[in-house]
Amino acid sequence: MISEAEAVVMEVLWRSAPRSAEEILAEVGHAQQWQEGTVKSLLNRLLKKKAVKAERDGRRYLYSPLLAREKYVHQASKSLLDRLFEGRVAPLVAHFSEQRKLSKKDIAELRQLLEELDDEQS
Amino acid sequence: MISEAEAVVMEVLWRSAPRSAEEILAEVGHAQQWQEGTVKSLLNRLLKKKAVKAERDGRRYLYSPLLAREKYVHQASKSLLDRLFEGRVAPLVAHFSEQRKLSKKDIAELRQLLEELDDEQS
DNA sequence: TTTGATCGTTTACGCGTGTAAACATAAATC
DNA sequence: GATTTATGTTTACACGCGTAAACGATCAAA
Repeated sequence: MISEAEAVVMEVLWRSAPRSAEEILAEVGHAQQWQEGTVKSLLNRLLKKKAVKAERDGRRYLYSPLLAREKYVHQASKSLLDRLFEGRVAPLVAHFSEQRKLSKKDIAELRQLLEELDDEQS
Repeated sequence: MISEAEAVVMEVLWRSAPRSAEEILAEVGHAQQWQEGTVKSLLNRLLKKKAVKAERDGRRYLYSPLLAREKYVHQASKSLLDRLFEGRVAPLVAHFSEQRKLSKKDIAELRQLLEELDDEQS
C-alpha cells in the first residue's frame, strides 16, 4: 500500500514529527540522492493515501504521521510471512538459522524472549 | 528482482518441474484469475530474468526453475529485515510477540530451534 | 510596486507490473 | 492442400513508482 520511497519519508516522521519538507530533505537528502521536488511528491502521495497529515505553519506545512509504524511494520511483515513461510514466524527463523545468519545477539534475544513468554504464562 | 505474480509461477515450478505453461495455468488458474496469455507473459519475463529455463518438448516447452527457492526467500526476507528491523531476526520475532501473534506452534518450534543451536555448539 | 526568494501544486516521463489481445507458426485433420 | 488447433511470441495498455521540472502563489526586500 505504501511504497519503499514513501516509507523512507515515513521513517523520518516516525522518528520525530511534525516536520517540514525541508527538514525531511535535510535528514534524508544525502543517503537518498533526492531533490526537493522528490520529497514534495512523496509527501503529496502520502497525504492522498492518508498516511500523513499536514498543518500549516506560516508559509509552509508541517507533516505528521497518521499511519502508525507498528501497523505498517505489521502489514509488511505479515505479507512476507504469508507469501513465503505459511504465515508463521518460526519457519522464517529456521531459515535464517539454517543459513547461519543468526547473530549471537539474535540468539540471546530470542532466548530472552522465550523466557519472558514463560514468565507471563505462569 | 522478481515480482509477486512471477513468484506465484515460480512456486508452482518449485513444487514440481519441469512443467508446461498449460500445467502451470491448471494449477494456478482458479486461485489467481489468470488467462493463458498471462502465464505465458510471466514465463517469458522469468526467462528474460534467467529465473527459469525452457526445454522443447514436441510442440511446447517445459519450464524449470533456475533460481533456487532458498535464494529467493533469502533475498526477500533479508530485504524486509534490513528495511524494518535493522537487519536482524530477533526484533521481528519480538514484534510478533508483542502483537500476540506467535502461535503455540511457533513458540514450540522456536524453543526447539534454540535447543538445537545449543547442541551444535557443544 | 516590482522583484526575488520560498513554498506548495501540477504535470511529466520512463520503467516495471499485472493483465491480456493479437499475431505467428507449425502440427493435425479434413 | 486448406483449414483448424495448439503453442509460443509480440505488442498493448493502464497503473503505480521513482524522480523530478515547470508552474504558481505568497511573502519579503529593494
